[in-house]
Amino acid sequence: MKRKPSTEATAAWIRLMRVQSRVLNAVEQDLKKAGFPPLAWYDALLELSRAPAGELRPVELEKQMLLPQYSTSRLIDRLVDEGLAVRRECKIDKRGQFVEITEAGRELQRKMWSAYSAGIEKHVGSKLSDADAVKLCGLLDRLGCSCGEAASLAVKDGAAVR
Amino acid sequence: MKRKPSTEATAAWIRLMRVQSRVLNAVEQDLKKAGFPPLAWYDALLELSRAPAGELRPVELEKQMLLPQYSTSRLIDRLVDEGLAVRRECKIDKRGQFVEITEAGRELQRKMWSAYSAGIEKHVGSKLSDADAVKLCGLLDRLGCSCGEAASLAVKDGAAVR
DNA sequence: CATGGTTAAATGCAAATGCATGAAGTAGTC
DNA sequence: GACTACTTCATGCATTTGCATTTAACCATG
Repeated sequence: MKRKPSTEATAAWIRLMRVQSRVLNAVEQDLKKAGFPPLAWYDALLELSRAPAGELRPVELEKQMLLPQYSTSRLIDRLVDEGLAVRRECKIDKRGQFVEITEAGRELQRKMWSAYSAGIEKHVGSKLSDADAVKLCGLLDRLGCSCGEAASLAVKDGAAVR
Repeated sequence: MKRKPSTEATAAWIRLMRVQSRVLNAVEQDLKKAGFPPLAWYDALLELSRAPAGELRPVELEKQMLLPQYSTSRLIDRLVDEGLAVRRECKIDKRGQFVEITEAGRELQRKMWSAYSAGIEKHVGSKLSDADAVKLCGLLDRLGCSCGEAASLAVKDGAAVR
């Protein structure tokens, strides 16, 4: 129950950590240099914009984004502060609320996507053939822990990430 | 120069971000539950323990670990506070210093490795054949940005990560 | 050996994170 | 309906990060 990992597995782990960190950094830096907010904002805006009425319960957002609860709560604060989303009362469950994306939010999401997608292309797309990208996905998916929903993320016109 | 990424590339990016985050979290949690400090400490201790006389210049550590300068500086503070390393004067360059691992540091590194390796096995090794791990490495290495030194990380008896 | 440019490392301050807890509501059970 | 257990969300507080700046030392050049 406590066997050691093979050196191959260890090497894969190392690569996974280092490469992700590097690529993420690169993309985030590009985005920041272009004057945009952090990626997490984009992810949240995308999730909201995709949701049925442009609104979601914080709990749902939290699950989609794999963020801790308090983190989601504060992210929403910031979006609201910037006028990118609004909090709405939730009639059916008075504990809760809905977070609805605003027009400004949708616009920022679109603008960010053009910078973001350029980053993905630059730091991922251009280094991998489509076939290899597919292989990479396949291998990574096998590491997807107990979390059936990961594969459900259709890539429509943007990534939902982190 | 600003072409859009293929959906394959985008999907790979998403997987890379999500899977890494999940796996890292899982391993870090296991480690924390076992009462150990964060992974970054392990990485630093490992680098130090491998270095010629068990000592490195902060700059070098910084490069190995892909951390910002101030972050390394503070990490060293913490290691020193806990008696896991000591700062030594650097005769040849009075600006600088050496950081030397202590016996306590080496011991912690070894102890952490047994928990850490169990985590790698549990969250990576057990989900991938050795052959697939090798394939994964190969694909990830192609994303390794302008940074020739990444591949130089021999996997001796532990991962150096992040 | 003065002097302007560069590198090593630390640090003050603001913002972000993690953790634990609290307040308010829902839901099942008796 | 009263009680207990659980869910949703916010928040105070300590720690950690990120950023910009500072201090000190090196180094090349004239």
